[in-house]
Amino acid sequence: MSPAPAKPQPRTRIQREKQDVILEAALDVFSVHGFRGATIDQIAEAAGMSKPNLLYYFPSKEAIHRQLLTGMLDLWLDPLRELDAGGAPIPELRSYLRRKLEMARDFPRESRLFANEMLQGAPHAIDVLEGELKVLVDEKAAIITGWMDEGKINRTDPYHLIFSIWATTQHYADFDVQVRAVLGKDRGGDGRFEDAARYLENLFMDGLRPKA
Amino acid sequence: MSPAPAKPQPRTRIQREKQDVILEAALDVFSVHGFRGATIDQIAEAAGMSKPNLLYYFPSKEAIHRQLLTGMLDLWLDPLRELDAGGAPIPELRSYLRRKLEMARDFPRESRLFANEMLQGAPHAIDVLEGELKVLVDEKAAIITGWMDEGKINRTDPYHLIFSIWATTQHYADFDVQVRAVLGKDRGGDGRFEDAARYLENLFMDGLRPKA
DNA sequence: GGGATTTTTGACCAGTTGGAAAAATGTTAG
DNA sequence: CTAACATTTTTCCAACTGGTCAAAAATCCC
Repeated sequence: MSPAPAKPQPRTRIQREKQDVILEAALDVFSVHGFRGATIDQIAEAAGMSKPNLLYYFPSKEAIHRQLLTGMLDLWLDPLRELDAGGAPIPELRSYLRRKLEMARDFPRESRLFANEMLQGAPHAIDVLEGELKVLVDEKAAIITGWMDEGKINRTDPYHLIFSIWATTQHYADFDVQVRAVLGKDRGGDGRFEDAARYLENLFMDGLRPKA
Repeated sequence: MSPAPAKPQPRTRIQREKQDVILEAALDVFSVHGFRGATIDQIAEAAGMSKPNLLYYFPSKEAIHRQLLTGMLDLWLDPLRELDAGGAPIPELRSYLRRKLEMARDFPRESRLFANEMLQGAPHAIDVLEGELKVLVDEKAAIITGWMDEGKINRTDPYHLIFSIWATTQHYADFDVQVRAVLGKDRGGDGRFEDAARYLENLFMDGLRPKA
């Protein structure tokens, strides 16, 4: 009599595996072309299966995209969640910056998926932005403001501080082509992330103006 | 006998006008949905004309996109071109930052069009990136390095400095939804660009760490 | 092995897409 | 007015789109 749950979790091992393959392929395609620009055929081919076969595992293109987006928003906010009010301000912020840059390095497709969603006005994620995300940022901004009150870091706008950390780090994933093109063959290699880390740390710590 | 030029410039007044209307509409659509995600029908409707009528003024969807992209890359690089080796370093950089932020405020669609192109791996702009853009950045990076040699600004990586200015300013155009959502109704209004300007100036000048 | 179940395939469909052709409608100069 | 020209609309098309369905094939379980 148990009314087998509508369609929550995959039951067989093979289902879980195939769904992973599909999500992986979909991430490749969505992150480059965005939702509208991606086609099920493209995803199916990238996943090595036929379109109807893919649609056996996911009910629709939107369902794939939704799962990809929500599953990834969590991962995306982890570094910010770890920002600890109890830690020392400068090391905490330095560490946040570093972790965020590592995410751009290790999960560039996720970053681009998110960027695509933002460019389109966040039609599928606006609720999370105005809900969970805003709450989290409000909370962390308060922590940062506390640090400023204690004189541990220079007084400035904590929201825009967070924005600038997002912007500078994600830039290395979202605008990777441009970064590589400008740095050229010699400097555009794997070392660019270490250079970026060093530079960004300098910037956020001391800025450009020499101390008087 | 003059072999009327293939199809370079619009000749009649009305052609130029309609082409402008089309480009304007296309910018709306392409900047949100990217090249693949945009349709001629969408653009035609936004331009207030039928699809075949639109195709009377442009030979193809790609032609519209190409013209939009190249026409805009020029505008986009203007602020960097103005960076003057003869000026005082700190005011020059401050001014570059400000101009770049104004562009994000006044031309958000252009910024998103560019961002979309980058996310897709710059299929239509890679030549410009590796050519003109790289040359320009190399030149300006050399100027900045010179300023560092003179001790006028802190020594750091000039390329990543330019990247971080691009990233932080364009963020306010490309991720506008997110910025508004996080700032909320009260702070997400028109004032956000002035707040951003103030914050970014602080950041780039002095960073976060209090002077010893 | 054999029946039940899960997975895969091939054929198909209605709607959309980029674009072509051609006819119909202005517009304008003489 | 009218012929030349510019513009717009109507009609059409082949390819692609997201998605369905029934049948075939593979797998699983006893």
